[in-house]
Amino acid sequence: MLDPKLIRSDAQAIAERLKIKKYELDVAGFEALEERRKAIQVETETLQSERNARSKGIGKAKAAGEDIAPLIAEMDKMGAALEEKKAELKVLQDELNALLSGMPNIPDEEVPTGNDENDNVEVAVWGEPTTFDFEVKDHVALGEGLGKLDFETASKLTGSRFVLMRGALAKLHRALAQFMLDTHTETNGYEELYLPYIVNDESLYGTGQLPKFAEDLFKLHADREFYLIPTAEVPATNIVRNEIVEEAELPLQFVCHTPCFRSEAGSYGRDVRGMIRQHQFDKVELVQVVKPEDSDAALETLTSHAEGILQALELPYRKVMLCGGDLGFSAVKTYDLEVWLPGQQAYREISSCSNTRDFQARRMQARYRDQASGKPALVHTLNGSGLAVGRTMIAVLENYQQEDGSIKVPEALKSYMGNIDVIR
RNA sequence: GGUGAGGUGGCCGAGUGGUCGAAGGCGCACGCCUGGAAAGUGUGUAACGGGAAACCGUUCGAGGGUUCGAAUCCCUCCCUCACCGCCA
Repeated sequence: MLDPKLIRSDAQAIAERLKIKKYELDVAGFEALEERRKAIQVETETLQSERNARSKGIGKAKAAGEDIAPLIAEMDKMGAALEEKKAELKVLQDELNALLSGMPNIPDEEVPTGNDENDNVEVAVWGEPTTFDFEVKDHVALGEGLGKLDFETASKLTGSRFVLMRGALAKLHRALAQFMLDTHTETNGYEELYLPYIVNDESLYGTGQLPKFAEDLFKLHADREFYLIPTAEVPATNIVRNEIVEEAELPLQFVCHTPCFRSEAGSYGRDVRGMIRQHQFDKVELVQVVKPEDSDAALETLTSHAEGILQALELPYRKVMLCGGDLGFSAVKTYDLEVWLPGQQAYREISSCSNTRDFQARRMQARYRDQASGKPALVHTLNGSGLAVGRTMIAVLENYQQEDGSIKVPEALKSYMGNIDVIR
């Protein structure tokens, strides 16, 4: 959530900045609503103040042994008037809250304008697209050729956009997650977490998936508002929800490997082939909770941690800065890492690293105690994939393929793969 | 799943209808004391919203209700702890 004070002070300027993100703020409407809210709030609070004063007076009178009946009679009308104002105020506040909680974060000054992923700006390229002296296959052909990637059976078990992995590919998938976790904990200083895969609606509100993006989520059929996590960012970031963290404890650096569940509503025609876009996929997620002055630098290091995995696996990739139109709801700035996929002759997203500054923190009321002032202040939160495990496996299959359809095992993974050299 | 006990400030903990945003303690901050420290001692110390400020309002797990007035009474839900049952 944006700082309401900021919007009140200059709604027009905020509206301009949000246009970069394709969000149209009705400035006049907002200001009218806000003006009414303020007026009603003042009236309500005046009534409340009077009621409190009089009630206190009744208490005193009673303690002094006076007759309080006439005083109570005097209060008769007040109650009704107050209730009315309160109800009126609540309607306005709900309306404002709905508006506020649906407003995206303001992009950083550096973020380029643009409509979609085609307008993202390449900031770095690592490695060269892998070349082959034979005709390359995509991961579907490779995986099915090995008899270890089975989409048909998965669709029997569940439906489309699921996959069944077998044998060495199931192991490769596990090895990748293992390798990522070990790297982030042992060399990058993250604390490993095991987290719930089901979260409540408050957590999803905290990180910004709700109320606006409910259709992207799998909701459980339960008495409570429970959802499958669309990313470990949700539980990992919400650890600090409604907490005041001591300044000395920052930064918090969490890493965890979880499945992620996304309904992929609205992407029916996209990436229907293979396991690029699934309803269930594994991801190793990095989350950092930092002091405000550290968050810009933290985005760079967090992104470099994700890049480190690609480099260790010797997978060619490029780093792009998302343009305004492609930027997520909560983010002020996002780097996507796109790995080279020979089967598609294209770079495809494998990691997304974002700084949300205080946007999620405000929704979550996640704060730290500032030593200098002694006052609580909002933390900044960041998250990034380090990396998407399924897509990393696709990249390994396609970049390490051999003419006979077998897959070389990347050097960094050998110890995790029982020291075999090739998957066949 | 059953039974019982609880959820109060950064933490512990008192408070069962009225000068309670809340005793006391810990912690923390600043001072006194000291060569310096510990101990001792004094003062201060919740968050959020509105406001330039004075000040006003809200908040005692969450949401409803009763009342002139609710931390305190009633209802629903959530969570924690203990014991029993069941289970990986």
